[in-house]
This record gives sequence, C-alpha cells and structure tokens, in this order.
Amino acid sequence: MSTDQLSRTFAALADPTRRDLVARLSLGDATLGELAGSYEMSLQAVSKHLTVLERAGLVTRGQAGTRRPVHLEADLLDPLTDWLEHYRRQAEQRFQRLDAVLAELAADEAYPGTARRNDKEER
Amino acid sequence: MSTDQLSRTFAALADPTRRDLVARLSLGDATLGELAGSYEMSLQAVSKHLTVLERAGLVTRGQAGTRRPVHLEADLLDPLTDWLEHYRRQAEQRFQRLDAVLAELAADEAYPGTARRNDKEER
DNA sequence: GTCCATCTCAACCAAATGGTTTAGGACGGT
DNA sequence: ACCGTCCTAAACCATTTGGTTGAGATGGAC
Repeated sequence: MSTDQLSRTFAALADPTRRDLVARLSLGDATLGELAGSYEMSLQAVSKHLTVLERAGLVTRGQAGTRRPVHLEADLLDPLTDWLEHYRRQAEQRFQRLDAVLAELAADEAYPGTARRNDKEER
Repeated sequence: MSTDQLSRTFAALADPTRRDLVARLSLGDATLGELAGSYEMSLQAVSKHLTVLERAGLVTRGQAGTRRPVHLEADLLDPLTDWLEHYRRQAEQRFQRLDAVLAELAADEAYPGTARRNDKEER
C-alpha cells in the first residue's frame, strides 16, 4: 500500500465492498450495524473495511452514545480525479501532437521511399 | 483484487511505482529497459508492475524485434473518473439538500431552545 | 555461426490483505 | 443493577503482493 496518501486512497477503492460502502454513504451517514446487514461477511469484516476507508481519509466515524455514525468525506475523492484527469489529458495532447505530425508527413508526399521506422520518442 | 475490472484498475494505480510508470508513458511509449533504468528495483520487478497495469488494461505491449514498446491506453482511466465523479456529486447533492433543510430550520426560529448539537460540517 | 541485448519465466521469500472466531468494553433502557 | 445492543480488539489463517535471484528464449549485429 506504500503509505502515501494517493496510494492509500486508490487502494481503498480497489475493493467492491469498499466501493459499495462509499456508494451507500454518498446517500447519507449510516451506522456500522446498518451497513453490515447488506453483506455476506461478518460485521467485524465490514468494520475492517471501514477502517481502511478511514485511514485513507475517505470516511470519519462519529460518536453518538454507543452508535458510531459513519460519514463520507467526499472531497477526498478530488485528488484522485485530478490525478486521473492530468494523465489522461497528457496522453490525449501527446496523441494530438502525434496526429499533427502524421498529418504533416502525409502532406510531404513528395519523397516516397524514406524508411521511417520507429520514431517512438518525442517527449 | 477481486477480479472485476474497476477493482483491477484502482488496484493498479494504488502503487507509486505504477503511477510513475503511467506518468512516464503518458509522455510517449517506452521499452522496458528504458523504463526500468529509473527505478531502484530490478528490471524484472518493473516488468511485473507493467504486467499489473496490463491486466488492468491500462497498458499494452507491442512487438518490435526483441524490443517490447509499452503503450498507455489512457482511455481506460475514464471509468475511474466517472465512478469518482458520480459519488462525489451524489454526496454533494445530498449535502445541498441537507443545507436546504438546515436553512429551513433556521428560518423557523419560532421556538428557540432546540438543541442543535453537532452541525460539524459546513464546507 | 557466435555474441550481446532485451525481455520472460519460475522459484522463492517477507509482508500485507481480507476474511474468520472469540472475547470484551461501553451505553441505553427497563 | 442488570441485560441487550453496538461496536472494538486480538489472535489466527489463507491468499495476494511486491520484491529478489537465476535461468532461459528470442532476435539483431557482426
């Protein structure tokens, strides 16, 4: 899991049960008991999953008597979205540049037989 | 890792080395040897990381003689973004509804002594 | 052909993950 | 004061993960 925040958050969402918990909590806070009812596994297992989400900062647990309402901190999803968008964009732009290069090559149909092989890098 | 696509993809990004590989590949294709130079770990370890990215569909390996250029399939990041955005939005909307309710309560200042307890959230 | 570079495969290992069971602590209601 | 509910803690287990090393394949260059 590698201890850094982004890794913890991605790892937290790399499990269907945990994603389902996030989905449920996006509709409103809930207690462990309420949540655990929906899954096959033991209540303790669900609690462990919540702990994982908590360590990623995605979730906080309140205190109301013996109940512990669980609350989703949805803002914490933003860094992930940002990361994903950044590199998707980067690849997209690079692709468009490559596209432009190819278009230019097509335009230079003047000299045909030039072995163009692997122009892999342009960075 | 749980075998489903979304889990595999989230899990693939839950590692700083793998995220770095994606970052590098977003700038252009590269071979295993080129990539592996940048990391402390063995070339085989980097290859394993690439395999993880490959099984998540984020990366494909070509074939050019004995070289295997690695290519980022940046589109595969979209489902993650979609998932994240969906639940962030959901929570956001719910929060706004709650906000409206609270505003309405505040408007009903008729009876003053109502214990308001912990309205910890305000963003 | 021989040699070198690039990459894959397999065995092995320590540590983390995802679950279980059992036990116990803290509150609220009666 | 007692009981039941809600939750946490801890020990244990199987499997996965992230790394290592060593030993081939495979293909290009000479």
